[in-house]
Formats: sequence, C-alpha cells, structure tokens
Amino acid sequence: MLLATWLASRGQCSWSINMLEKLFDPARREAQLYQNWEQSGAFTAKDDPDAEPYCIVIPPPNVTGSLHMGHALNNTLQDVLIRFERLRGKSVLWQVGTDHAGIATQMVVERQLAEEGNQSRGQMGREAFVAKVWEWKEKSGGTITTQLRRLGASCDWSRERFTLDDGLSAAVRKVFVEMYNKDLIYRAKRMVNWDPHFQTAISDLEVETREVQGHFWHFKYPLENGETYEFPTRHDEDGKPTKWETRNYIAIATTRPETMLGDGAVAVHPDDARYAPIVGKNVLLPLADRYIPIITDEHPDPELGSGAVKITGAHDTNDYQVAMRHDLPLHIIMDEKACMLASDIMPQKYAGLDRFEARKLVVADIDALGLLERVEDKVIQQPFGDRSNVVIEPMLTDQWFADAKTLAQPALAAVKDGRTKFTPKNWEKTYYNWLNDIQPWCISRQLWWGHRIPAWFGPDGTVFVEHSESEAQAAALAHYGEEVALRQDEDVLDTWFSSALWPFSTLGWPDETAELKRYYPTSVLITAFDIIFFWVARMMMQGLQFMEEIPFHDVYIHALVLDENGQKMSKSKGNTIDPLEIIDAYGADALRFTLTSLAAQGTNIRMSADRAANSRNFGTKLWNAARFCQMNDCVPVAGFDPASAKEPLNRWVISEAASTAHKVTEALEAYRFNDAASALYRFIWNTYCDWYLELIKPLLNGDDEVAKAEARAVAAYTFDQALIMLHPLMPFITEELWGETAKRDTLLINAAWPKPAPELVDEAAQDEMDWLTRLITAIRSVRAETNVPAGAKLPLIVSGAGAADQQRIARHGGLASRLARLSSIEFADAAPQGSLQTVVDDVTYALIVEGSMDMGAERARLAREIAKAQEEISRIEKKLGNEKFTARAPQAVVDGEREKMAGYQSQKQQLELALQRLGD
RNA sequence: GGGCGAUUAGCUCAGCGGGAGAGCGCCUCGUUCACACCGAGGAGGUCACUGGUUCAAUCCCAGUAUCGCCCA
Repeated sequence: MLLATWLASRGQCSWSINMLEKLFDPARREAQLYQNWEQSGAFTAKDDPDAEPYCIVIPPPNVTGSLHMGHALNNTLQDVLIRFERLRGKSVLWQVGTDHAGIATQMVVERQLAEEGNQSRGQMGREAFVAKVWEWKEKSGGTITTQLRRLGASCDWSRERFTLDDGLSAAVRKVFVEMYNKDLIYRAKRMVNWDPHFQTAISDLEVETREVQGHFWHFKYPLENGETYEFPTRHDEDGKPTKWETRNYIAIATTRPETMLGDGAVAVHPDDARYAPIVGKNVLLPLADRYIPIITDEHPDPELGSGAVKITGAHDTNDYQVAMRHDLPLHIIMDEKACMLASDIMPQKYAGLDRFEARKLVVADIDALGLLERVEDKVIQQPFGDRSNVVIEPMLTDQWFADAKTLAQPALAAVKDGRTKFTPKNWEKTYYNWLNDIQPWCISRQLWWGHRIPAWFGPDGTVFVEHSESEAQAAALAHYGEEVALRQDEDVLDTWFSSALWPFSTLGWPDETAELKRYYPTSVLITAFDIIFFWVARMMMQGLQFMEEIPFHDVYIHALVLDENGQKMSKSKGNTIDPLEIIDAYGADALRFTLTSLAAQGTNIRMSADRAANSRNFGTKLWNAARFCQMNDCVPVAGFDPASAKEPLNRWVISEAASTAHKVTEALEAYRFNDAASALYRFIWNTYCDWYLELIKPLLNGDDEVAKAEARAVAAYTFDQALIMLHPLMPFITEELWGETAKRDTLLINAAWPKPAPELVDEAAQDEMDWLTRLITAIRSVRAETNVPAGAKLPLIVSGAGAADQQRIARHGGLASRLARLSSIEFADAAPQGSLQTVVDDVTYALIVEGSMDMGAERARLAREIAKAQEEISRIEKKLGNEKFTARAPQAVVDGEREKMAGYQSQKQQLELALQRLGD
C-alpha cells in the first residue's frame, strides 16, 4: 500500500490537529503499528543491487515452542540489528522459520491423542500418525510466530520456512546422499544413549548428566572351583602389604547391579599386584550361573573401590571399549523399554522386569547368596534425557552416524583463521574444545516425525542410499539384476541434522537462487552459548561442506536470562517470567529496551518487572518530550540544515545528537547493545529533556522570532534524530511518534540513519553549555543545601569574572536566571558579606538572601567544599611530587595534572574567601 | 579432574592503566503552563584478599578465598 493511502486510511491522520494523549498506550497501538509495517512491505528484503546485503537467519524456534525470556532476548537483539541496518539502507533479510523438533512434537501430539481418547500412535500406524502431527502443526504450530510479532520482530514472513518443507526436505536428502557417498555418513552398531521413554537414540548433547544420591553395591564373584588367593588388607607407609587374608572371590562394585546379568568379564589394572595371582582365572557370575574371565585392562582405576570392575560390554560406554579390546561377548540384556530381555543368558525370573525392578531383585538375590559385601551411599553421575527426564541407558544398537571428526576440521580452521569471529571472543575456546574432542554424531532417531532416512534395504540387507524410492529401485535393479522388494529405513534424522543446513537451505539451496547468492554467507548469527555445540558448530560443518564457505561472518553469543535472584528460569522451579506478561503490563518497547540495556557482553541477565517499569518510564519521558514539542510548534522544517544553527544552545544539542549517533552506531556495530541503550537513554533523558528543553523554554516564550524559529527547528530536528536512533530498540512508540508529530514521506522503519557528521560537533558550544549547566547546578545546590525556599528568586552577584566569563554570563544570564531562580545578575569586585557563595571556574557567584539565612548550614557546606578541594590538591601534589612521574609519564598527562592542580587551588582559595566573608 | 566467568554504592549491574559511574532503593525539597511513569538537591564505595609489573593499578600478571556455569 502506498504510504499516502495508508496515512489517509488511518482513522487518526491527525498529526496537525490533535494533541497527543497524555500517555502512549501500547496495548491499544502495538498490533496496529506492526500491521502497518508488515503491510507496507518494510519487512521484505529489498531487491536493490546497490544496497549492501545484510542477513540474519533466525535460530529456528521449535514449532511446539512458546515465547520465553530467552527467545525474547535473542529475537530482540536480532531485531535491533535488523532495524539498525535497514535504517542504514542495507538490503536486509531476516530469514524466519521454525524447526520440526522431532521428539518434542511427537510427544505433544501423543499426549494430545491420549487426552482426547484417540487411538495411540502404535494403534493408528505411521502414516496416520504423521498426518495427525501435520494437522496439529497447521492448527497449533504457529504460536511462537504470533508471539514474535508481538515482540515487534521485523522478520520477512513472506519467506518463512519450516524444516519439513519440501525444499528443505530435498536439501536434507541431498546432503544425506552426498555425505553417504563420501563416507561421511555410515551405518554401524555402536553404543548410543538410549532414551527408554521415547524409545529412541539421542545424541550426547541431549543427555544431561546430573549428580544424584545413589548407591555403590559391592558384590563378590566367587572364583571357579573354589580357588583361593591371598589378598592384602593392610599396607605400611611405603605401600607394602603387611597383612593378608585368604579370599575365594573377587570384589566388584557397581551403581547399576542389574547390568551384572550381562557381564562378559571382570577387569583389573595390569599393574595391580593384588590381583596378579588370579588374572586369567574364571569367576562364577552369580545368578546368571555363567563363568567369566578375569582380564587386565588399563581402564580400571586401582584406587577406586576394589580396583576390579565388571565389564558389561553392551550396556556401558567404557565397558564397550574394554570389550572391543578383548573381544568379549556383548550380551544385550534390555529391550527398547529398558526391560530385561528374555534370552539364553537371561535367568527366567528377571525376564520382562523393568530395569529398576530387576535391580532390586538382583540385589536381594545376591544378598540371599551371601555375596553382597556391602552397600555404600554414593553421589553418582547419572545421565538423564533432557526432554524425557528419565535415566538414559547406554545401549548397543544399529544407527546412522556422521563422521563429525572429519567435518570438524574445516569448521575449526574457519574460526582459527578468523573467517568467522565469535563475540565475545572467549567462546571460541569452547568451540575449539568441543570440536577437537568430537565424537561420531548419531543422526538416526527411532521416531516417526522428521525426515525419514533415504536408505532402502534389499532382501539381503544391502543398503541403497538414494534421493527417492524410484532411484533406490533403479540402483537395486542394477545391483541384483532384477526387481526386488525394498524396505525403507524406519528411522528419521535428528532434527539438528536439518537445522545444520538452515543458513543455506532456507535461502533455496540446492537451487542456485538469487537469495543464496546475495545473502550467503549471512552477516551474523545470534544465539545463546548453550547452542554452540548443537547448532553453531554443525552449521559451520555443513556450510563449509556444501557451500564451501562459512555460514556467517560473526557469531554473537548472548547471555542467559535469569530471574531476579540469579536463578536459571525453569518451569519446574516456577520462577519463569513470561515475556508476554511484561509486554501486556509495560509494552513490547519496555521489554526490548530492558533486555537490550542488560545485554552486556559476558554476563548473564537478571530480569525483573521493575526494570521493565523503568524502561516504560523512559518511553513515557520521550512521549512527553514529544508533547512539549507539539505544544510549542516544534515541527520538522523541510530542508533544515543543522550546520546552519547559530545559537550555542542549539549548536550544542545538535552536537550532542551527532556524537550520540556516533556512539550508538559504534556500539551496535560492535554488538555492545547495552552501550547503545545507555547512550540513547542519556541523550534523550539527561541531555534533551533535562537540559535542552528546559533551556529553550525562555526562547520559545520570548519575543525573538528568529531565535524562536531556530529553537523550534532544532528541537524538532534533534527529536527526529532521537526517534530514528531509538527505533531499533523501541520500535513501536518511536513509530507512533514519528507518525503523530509530523507529516512524513515514509514510515520511521524506513527512515535514514544519521550519517557520520563530525562537522556538527562543536566543541566551543559544548564547553559553553557545559559551563552553563555546571553554573546552574552549583547555584541550585547551594540553594537546596542552605534551605532557601524553592520558589524564592534571589539576586546574583558575580565577582572575579574575566572578559570571557562576562560575555558568557551576558549571553546566558537569562537562562541561568530562569533555571536557577535568580531575580537579577550584577557584577561586583567582591562578593557581599553574608551572602551564599559558590565557585565555578574561578568565578565567585553570590546569592543575596533576604532576612536571616542559615549561617550554620552555609558554613558547613563551604567547609565541605573546601575539604573536597583540599583532598584533590593533596592527591595531585603527591603525584607531581614524584620525580619519576614527571619524568616518565606522558607530557600531556603531567600538564593535565598541573592544570587540575591550579584549578583546585584557586577554587579552594575562593571558597576560603567566601567562608571569611560569611563573617562570624 | 579440565575449562570459562564473576567478586565495584543497600540491591541489580556498567566501566577499565592517569579525577569511582548508572538504574532502582534511601533522605530533603517541590505539583509554575511536556512529564509524579515527574523535577531539583543529597547521602552512600579500603572497586573480594595477598603479592607483583608500572612513574601510575578497580583495570595488567600471579596466587588465595567465595560463588556460578560448561565439559569429563
């Protein structure tokens, strides 16, 4: 829609007629403002070949997700950068979308089916279930994208992608096939983390190791044929055994007793002399009634427990390594639900029992045999599924793996040689550590929701990895020389497998689209540290593999959002702060500004509603400044050139705006979000509202039409500058004010960011206004501290002023009078007796109070001031007295100190005089 | 066990080799024509500790203590 049409169609095309309301009402206006942006086409990437491209791909939220504080921070920061670069005129693409979240989504839909009393997943079968999930996705999958809109996220919704879209699915298949053909993907029987609840393998990263209170059960495994050996029970200081006992068993300890049913050996360290006599002999595995050997291996730690460990090759990662080294049998003793699996080696009584039931029974039975030596309480490290929250079981299963080690090498190199940079830089170390120590990546999942693995098996188990079933059939025909029935692998791929392709698959790969050409590599990836391994590293691997180019130039790692007590927010703790509640209460701008100003590099963020209220107040301050401008006809003047301003006051605020623009630009370019926020806060609140608007009031109410016109133009110009610069952080209120304060050619979202303008920085004007504000502050301070009634207007006598100061006073006396409540200003040789005095830059300013003044308070105040000056003098004296300092410090620093010294000395002198003049 | 980070005002946190800062809270004063979601003024800090480097250390280095996170 054309802007003019749009402006006309708004019910409130009233900028020149209606006063602004007293407060901005986010709840009433945000949705409309958002819609205006979206409908104006501002979110869609410009097709301007001259514009520099700028692209961010969103970390795709789970399709099941709803907006939490982490999302709010993550997307606020992205939107800040996106809006900033859009204002700078770049061709901006914020690529948005969601991922299918295999386990999470399947879980949600299964739960829903159960609640609605439907058939279960198993009953309805794969095809019907997947159809149900799609149904769910269409109906409920868009929650988070709606919520992102409420946050103000200006992403390109026209390009929204989903990891299971046709295009992205084709990309996944192509990647899988190519990696398989390059031996970067293979199928193997290996130890994986098995989640008995979801009944699927999960990756190492989806396992959370927690310390829990557990037990260490010490069992005795009797030696075969009743053999015995001498086991040392006491040692002297040198570690030589001094006492022995005769044993007919070997003691082992375990935290998972039920696994003993699958033991293949007992291992001791080769250097462990205690067991040397029995190495190579067999022990009877109790309950199972099997004999297993005692072997030596480097794995057992002689210091730990008895020094002997049971080896369950198929159910423990370390034991698996030992078993492989010694060719031990791998007895699989559990099924996919982690129930004891009936087999030749499984005693009947345990078959079918849940692992924890089996554990109790095994312990009881061992005890009954007199083979339970003792039970020790022990804090153990236990693996849990991060989604299922059940204990993960290491299991030996057939899975597909990606050769992460090979993929990692280019990914490491790209960061080492600086093609991709992390901010803050220290995260690079984390990235290196993980990639250097990377394990094969298990990419198959025993789920139905996801990208089904494009592998088909022939009757004899030969595998054909192809893009489609027909291609697999063709390959099979070539292989067998006849048509055969093929069976597709049942498994789907890890969701992260498709997410790893996100930066290029969303841009159209494998097609060579214009977007891919223009926006890849993307500019920056913004994410939290907990996703470096899951996602950042994998995107690096796959981007370098398939695009032969890094996926992003920068990676900005932001903090976690904690609650106000510094605790990680979690639903189970009940300490979550819902970003939508903050938006409801204070507006999206307030939430965004709060998060941005707290987003300092390298530290976590503590979020509380108080902070949001403060940000809301900041918005209100801006709003009221706009009302003030409106009331005083401060409207933008077409073609106004800020360099043409004459009044020092105006030149000063223009100067401040320019240097704020410089600061904010630098801060955002360096991802120093909090610095950008504080520079804006300072400029708008402290400079513009507290001083500039106050200072122009006399002008606006005066008769000098030329001065008035300049003040109006400058007030409007600098206010516009503030709106533009604040827009990335607080888009709604700034856009509203932009539209309400003047007739505009464009929406604020498409306005032009201030260009660097060093010529607008006027140091003389800055000095002069700095002096004026210090003078006003000094007089106010004297008045307040000596309890002068707030409303009283006092005469001011200036003494000791040179020509320059006299001129300044002549220029700005009126302003000072108004802001410091003076009735008159006169010059004199000395301050009158019994007046209130203050010193600014060697000049004494005396206030004449009528009647009796609070002499005690004034004396105390002057004494305090003098003491303060003396403190400074002493400090600098000490410094200047140090010959090494004057000899070695840079001349400018030494000169600076001398100057300061002189200043403090003369100030102190003046103050002492003032104290004298006060009389007794 | 390995790695990373933190320790600055009552609270939450910036800063970072040459004069200790912000917001909130607190105290005093103030509703005159943008704003009480406000204005003016003020109090409050051996910048965790111990050493070292330096003319100069809150800042750099080493160690100690406490706390937090990640990995095994």
